Amino acid sequence: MSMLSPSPLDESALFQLAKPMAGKRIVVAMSGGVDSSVVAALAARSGAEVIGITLQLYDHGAASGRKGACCAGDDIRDARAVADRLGIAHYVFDHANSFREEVIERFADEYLAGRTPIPCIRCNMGPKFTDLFAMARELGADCLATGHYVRRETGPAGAELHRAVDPARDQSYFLFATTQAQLEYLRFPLGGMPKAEVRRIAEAEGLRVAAKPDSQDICFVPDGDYAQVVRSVRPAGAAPGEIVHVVTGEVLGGHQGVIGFTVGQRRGLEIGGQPEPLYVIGIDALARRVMVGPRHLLAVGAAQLVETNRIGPLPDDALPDVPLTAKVRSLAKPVPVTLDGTLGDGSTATIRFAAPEYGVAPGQAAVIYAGERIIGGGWIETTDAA
RNA sequence: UGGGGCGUCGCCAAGCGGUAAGGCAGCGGCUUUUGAUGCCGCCAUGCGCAGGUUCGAAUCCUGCCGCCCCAA
Repeated sequence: MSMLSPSPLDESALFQLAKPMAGKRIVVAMSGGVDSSVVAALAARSGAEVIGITLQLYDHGAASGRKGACCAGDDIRDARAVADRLGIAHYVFDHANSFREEVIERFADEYLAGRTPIPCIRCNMGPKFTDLFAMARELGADCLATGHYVRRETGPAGAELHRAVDPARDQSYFLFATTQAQLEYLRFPLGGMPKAEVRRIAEAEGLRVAAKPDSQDICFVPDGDYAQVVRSVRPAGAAPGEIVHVVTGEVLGGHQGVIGFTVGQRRGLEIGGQPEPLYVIGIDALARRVMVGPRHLLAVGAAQLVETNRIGPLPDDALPDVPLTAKVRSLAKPVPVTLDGTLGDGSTATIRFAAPEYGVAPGQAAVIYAGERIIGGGWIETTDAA
């Protein structure tokens, strides 16, 4: 503990806990990366009792050599070292089995069904929040803190979720399924600071992970070859099929498994001799057929969402000055939409795009914002051509 | 063994005597807690093969090879 280091940060406010912090107990989800390590450091500095928890989510062997991944091998050691450095308790729980079932196998099954899954959100929904949440509760913690770049604000109707201050770091897309109850208990101390600041704190605290590369890609995919992972879990994914022009019906080529494609994809089709680029327009998993066509056929006017979740109240219809926007892909820009149906409680809903949206893939999440606030979202089930 | 046409980068395709467009595909990079999109860059010392004409040919001539079409 560095009692001399002057702190410009108010940890009480950072963790949104009433003073004094001395009697509080904070559980920090520690992945072994810089971000959650800094959260642990900030928590420790606050004077509260801090317990770090790391979930082992998959086998070491399967991910050996993987840098910047989450919660395997080196990452667990890093988390432990940080906890030791900070003088906080640290527990590691083996959740490889549930992770394999809830995240990895589900990931593979979605691909086999011709969809494009987002394992990170399923992981957040399951192991990360549900499991950790329960553990933190059992430990009598006042809150569960994570290193996500997203802001939790307290609104008139309870906790709200807002985009991170640093738009380049914003991770709200991956948290759309957070339930209201979870959000009340969660804390995201990093949502208000830029990454550089986080690294600076890590350095100041002497954390070994200060210069650790940012994680990226899917944590359980060793070398970026996600298709290999799918095949190893579900060999049927390697069933070959045809690539067909969606308009002419002409067979333009073949493929080695429907799992290698996502709607909107352009590269990797290996179809030459065309006057213009071809994109994946749709995937017929049963027929193992990949339908391709020119870009304009990708235009989508509406998308049907399932398993929707709502966080906080819907914006007041009487105040249309806060138009709804939706992100249909983690790297996509939020675009104006209107919402039909009920958002939340797992119901279905439809979003209509003000302008045609491209590359809307079933299986991806549609996350809905009212300005900076994320009001929820759902999983894209089907789409309507624009 | 008649007549006609064609052979230029993996695919499509310009060029028609002056020293190889472009598109598609592919590769590399940027961006990024889902391999989408997008953007940037690279990608034929050689034009079926062999000769010849010419200062100079993918472009003209000759022969050969290979395709395609027409033909009772």
